[in-house]
Amino acid sequence: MVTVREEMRKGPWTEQEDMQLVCTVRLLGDRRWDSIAQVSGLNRTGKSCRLRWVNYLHPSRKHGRLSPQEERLVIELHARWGNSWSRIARRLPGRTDNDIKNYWKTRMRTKAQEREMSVSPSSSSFSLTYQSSCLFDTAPVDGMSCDDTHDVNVSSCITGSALESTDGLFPKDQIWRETETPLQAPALPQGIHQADEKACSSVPFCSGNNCHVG
DNA sequence: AACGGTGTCAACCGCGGTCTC
DNA sequence: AGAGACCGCGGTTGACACCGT
Repeated sequence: MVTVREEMRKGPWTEQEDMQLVCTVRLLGDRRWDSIAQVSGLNRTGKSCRLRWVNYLHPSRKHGRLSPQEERLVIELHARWGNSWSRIARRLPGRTDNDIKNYWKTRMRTKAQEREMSVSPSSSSFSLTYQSSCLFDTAPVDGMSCDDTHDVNVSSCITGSALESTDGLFPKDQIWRETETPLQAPALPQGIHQADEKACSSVPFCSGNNCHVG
């Protein structure tokens, strides 16, 4: 007798799901996503859980638009590496490849539109983005010193030598570790972590805020 | 106030690489 | 060494909010 495999849930995550996931990640760490998906009781794939965690729930995740410093860094790094979004994202603590992709897509669309309109280079936004892009094509990013950094977390404080460094020097996980606050005190949106006490009680073998592995 | 266009962000998909047994 | 499981990446899509007309 063939049992029909239950359909995995897709689409937007609910706050309850978020809390369950946060609790389970606390419990098991952010590896073995298939296990996390199973243990959490969420009817989601491990892949979906991982994506939700990385792109939204991670304590170090920065929400909101890229700062001007971050934008400049993205432009510079894209000139060097092209569409290696994750690679670029590693240089921007708290940002994900998804952020970079989204930003770049928007930027390219804007540029394309402006070009279509045959706007002269003196046009403000075109001038800003296009010129900076060209500039960074040749100029090192060293000019982005810490001096002009308002956002202390922004990677503009990364030195030119760091940028020149070999890829893999800052694996994504390391970036997270460097910037993340402890899981116990994350800065998650909508008070997810504040409420996770409740959520933990809904996760198998979690009791209140005390999660224990076997 | 209604509508259409645009921007932003979250999420999924497919694929290739890596890990584990 | 090989196979299957798992992970991570890049591309794409869709929903929603915002803004201008």
